[in-house]
Amino acid sequence: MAKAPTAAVDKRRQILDAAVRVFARQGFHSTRVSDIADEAGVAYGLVYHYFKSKDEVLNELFRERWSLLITAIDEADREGDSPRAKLEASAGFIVDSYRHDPELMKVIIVEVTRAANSFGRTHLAEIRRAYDSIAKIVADGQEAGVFRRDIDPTFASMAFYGAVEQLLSGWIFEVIPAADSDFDEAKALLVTTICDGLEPR
Amino acid sequence: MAKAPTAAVDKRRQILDAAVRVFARQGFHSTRVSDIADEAGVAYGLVYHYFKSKDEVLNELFRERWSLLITAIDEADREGDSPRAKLEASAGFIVDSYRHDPELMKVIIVEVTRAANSFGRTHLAEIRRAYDSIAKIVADGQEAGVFRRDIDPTFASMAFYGAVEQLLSGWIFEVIPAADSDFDEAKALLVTTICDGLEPR
DNA sequence: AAACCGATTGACTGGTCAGTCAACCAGGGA
DNA sequence: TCCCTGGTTGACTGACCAGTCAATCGGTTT
Repeated sequence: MAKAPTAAVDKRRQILDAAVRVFARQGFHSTRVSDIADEAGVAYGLVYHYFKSKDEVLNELFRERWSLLITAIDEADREGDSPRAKLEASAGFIVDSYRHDPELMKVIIVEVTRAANSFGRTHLAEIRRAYDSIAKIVADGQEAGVFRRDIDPTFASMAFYGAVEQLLSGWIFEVIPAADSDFDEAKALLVTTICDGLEPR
Repeated sequence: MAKAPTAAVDKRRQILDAAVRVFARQGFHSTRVSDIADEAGVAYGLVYHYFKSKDEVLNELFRERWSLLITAIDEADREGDSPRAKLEASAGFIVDSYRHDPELMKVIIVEVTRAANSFGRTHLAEIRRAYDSIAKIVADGQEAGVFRRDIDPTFASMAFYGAVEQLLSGWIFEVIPAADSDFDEAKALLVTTICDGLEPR
């Protein structure tokens, strides 16, 4: 009784971690459940002991990570000094998530966030939560007179989030370099671009 | 001989147009080749008379549209007055493409541009062409002293394109309103945001 | 009218997998 | 010692579907 639950949790985790690797490598659609089991070093059937279906494995991965993201943005909102700092903290969290675990972020973005026909629709409400939190930061900034008022906050949040995600996509696709310095630079440039704009002041 | 080729072309077109509708409705992965044939009102086998595979149907749709996009951006670059106007024309073309044929743009974005594990990889080179053209507009703007020089053009182009695509995604997902006025507003706000920034001048 | 040929049809096949299930194993309690 | 329970195994099945192909159709040429 003292070790059984631990072992169970370990196997479940083992399966989730293996799934990240395989999904990242082959994509969700072309990974077989047997690929996950093999990668995790467990029997095929065990995947179904812990998860209702192959979909449910991805759902779980998404939920785990996305809830952290939502929390981080809300925290940035609560604790940031300026709207600009709040945006920087939010973008920073996402960039750092990628830096820390690129495979997981790749899976989440490619298979969920950007998959409008499948998992994207399933998790639409949770994804919107993130947009909404960013929109709130912008709206508060406008109220405080720090941001111009002629740009709709929802629109601004989409543009900002879109820019962030496109950067990650660039790293994922390997069309832009992804060294440590690039990540730090990206965080700064993202906020500079959105807050200050391309034209000189 | 006078009508046969025309009829052939018509059937081919009929199949492509039907595919757009079905892909947009159900997504590429959950549409059966028989769905396309049914929607087009032709026999199953005829799809394979005109296309090597189901993939090839989507490839063709993408190529047709994306080449127009590349052309439009390059033309905007050649004929635009200011870098800002060039960016506005580029974003405008994409937004108008969506306004004119939302189903086709949905398919292209969801199934190709954002599908890093499947068609996105296949068409990576063509997709990059678009990024590169935008990056060139930014770089020229910097050279002319109209854009600040401390933001990497490649980075700026990713942010800009990401913002555009995220907007389209918002319309596709129906998380933001998509009336005619919204499209026009979006074009203007996109450029304002990227060029002027969120902070007041 | 007969041969020809490309367009068109749709039944069929081969291969692929997600999910099921009956059996097995380990270790804790009676 | 012998159940009992819950984790663990992997062979198996039923459904699904992309792509094939032999047959048919309709118009053109000789």
